[in-house]
Amino acid sequence: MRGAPTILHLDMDAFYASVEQASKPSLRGKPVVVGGLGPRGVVATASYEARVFGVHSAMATAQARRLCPNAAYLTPRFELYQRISQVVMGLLGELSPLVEPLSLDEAFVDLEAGGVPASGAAARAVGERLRRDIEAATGLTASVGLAGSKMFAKIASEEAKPNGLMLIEPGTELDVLGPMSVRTIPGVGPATAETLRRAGITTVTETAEAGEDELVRLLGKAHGGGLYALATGHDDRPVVAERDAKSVSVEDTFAEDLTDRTRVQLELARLADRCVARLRGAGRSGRTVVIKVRRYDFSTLTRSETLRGPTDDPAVVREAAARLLEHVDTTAGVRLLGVGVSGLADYTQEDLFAQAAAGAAEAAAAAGTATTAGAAPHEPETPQEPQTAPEGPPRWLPGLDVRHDEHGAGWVQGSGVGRVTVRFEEPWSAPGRVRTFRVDDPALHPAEPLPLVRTEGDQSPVPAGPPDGASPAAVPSAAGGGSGEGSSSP
DNA sequence: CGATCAGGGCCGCTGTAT
DNA sequence: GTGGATACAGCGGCCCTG
Repeated sequence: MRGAPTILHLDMDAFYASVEQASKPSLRGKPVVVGGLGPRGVVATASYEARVFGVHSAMATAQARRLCPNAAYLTPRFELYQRISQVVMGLLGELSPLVEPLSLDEAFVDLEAGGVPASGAAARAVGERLRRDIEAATGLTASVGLAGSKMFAKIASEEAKPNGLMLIEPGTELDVLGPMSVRTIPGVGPATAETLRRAGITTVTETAEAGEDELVRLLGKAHGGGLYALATGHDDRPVVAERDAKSVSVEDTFAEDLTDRTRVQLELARLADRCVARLRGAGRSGRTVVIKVRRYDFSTLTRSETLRGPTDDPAVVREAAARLLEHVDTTAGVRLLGVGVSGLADYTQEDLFAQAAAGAAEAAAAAGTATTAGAAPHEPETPQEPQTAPEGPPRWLPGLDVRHDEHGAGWVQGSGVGRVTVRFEEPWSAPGRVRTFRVDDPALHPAEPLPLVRTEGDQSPVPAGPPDGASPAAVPSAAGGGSGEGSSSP
């Protein structure tokens, strides 16, 4: 706990939904829901206009549609969010070398390490300037919390939302926190809150009054002890930059449960390949292979196997995954499969362990115990990218960017029965017009997202297209359409 | 000297959280 | 009508070692 509020927590407001509204002028001021659109999708982010209807993240998209049928439902454009996140994180990096990203839209910054004077006034000035800089660079609003510890900085940004800044002066923390729900404390989720509630504890003050021994008894040593420290305002966790990943995993929920065992095996192998591709992309290798199976009734299990040494060989991971699956009953249907690798080594030490494995295989051949790494020598260096996305016809998912040879840049508003509806507008244009095409219209192409903020002489990198002169509203000034309100509903 | 036992470390798995 | 990715604590089991 510091004597000055020099820990900053940044949180972008309704990040994905705000990006979509910034990209799509016709959606500004309207309810927007970003998330999985399939029958089993969940909401990633709802705009504030949608939250009024009770829509919130982690809710099933189907339920959101019932609560708010008039919202725009959009598939996430992660690459764009990532790009914008990099810009924001870059601005944070100018404040201090100590930046700890928590997700694409959230981070801690240690201002003390950045040489900001240890005063509330200085910290507040930095926070306000940061918010202005972020808005200038991305067109998006963010909220900032400032305090003498991580927990209070995070609570402050939460309270400041949306588009605000809150500073908690050291010494006054418990005045703010005491009456609040124990759920306010980061790390206290539904399960912990329920345990505490059964013991008659609901507020932070009650948590502190319960005492450390009681909390440890209820929640276990680490969790109970940690919670007691936080509830009494003690938090000395440092801001830590750049933590190395300790595992890599991929998983897929299927639109319909898989029942065919062969299909389950095939999907598992695909996931293994995708997982290894990412592992290799990061220049890492790992020792423990994990599979995850969620069955029709949502019961979930994981099975893992630790190899004798790290691997990044797709064949090895595939085979380990297949072996693990053998012990799992899938006859009643599988809704999700996942493959992960943990126990990561810093570097790919394939050669070292290929040797070890070869030696072991030799020994095992005699003993007949064909274990794990014995599989390695089978496939000498698989050619990478066995089957990436089998290039089919473009999928016109709502929210995705398109270009039309004649009408220019736009985005998919919806599709069905052989038609796709496109709204032609750009981040800096007025709300645009809607047109409908056949899904196989040769003039219609998938496109890259446009940047939200137009920089000087920016010919945004449109992938394969000639610079199109037909862009309807090439307004040179950034002027966000102030009069673009009453765009007609779909 | 062999049997036994405690403790440490690794492994496998689940639950919780963000 | 419950996504995807990751981290971590806790616990039980197993095996080695002293």
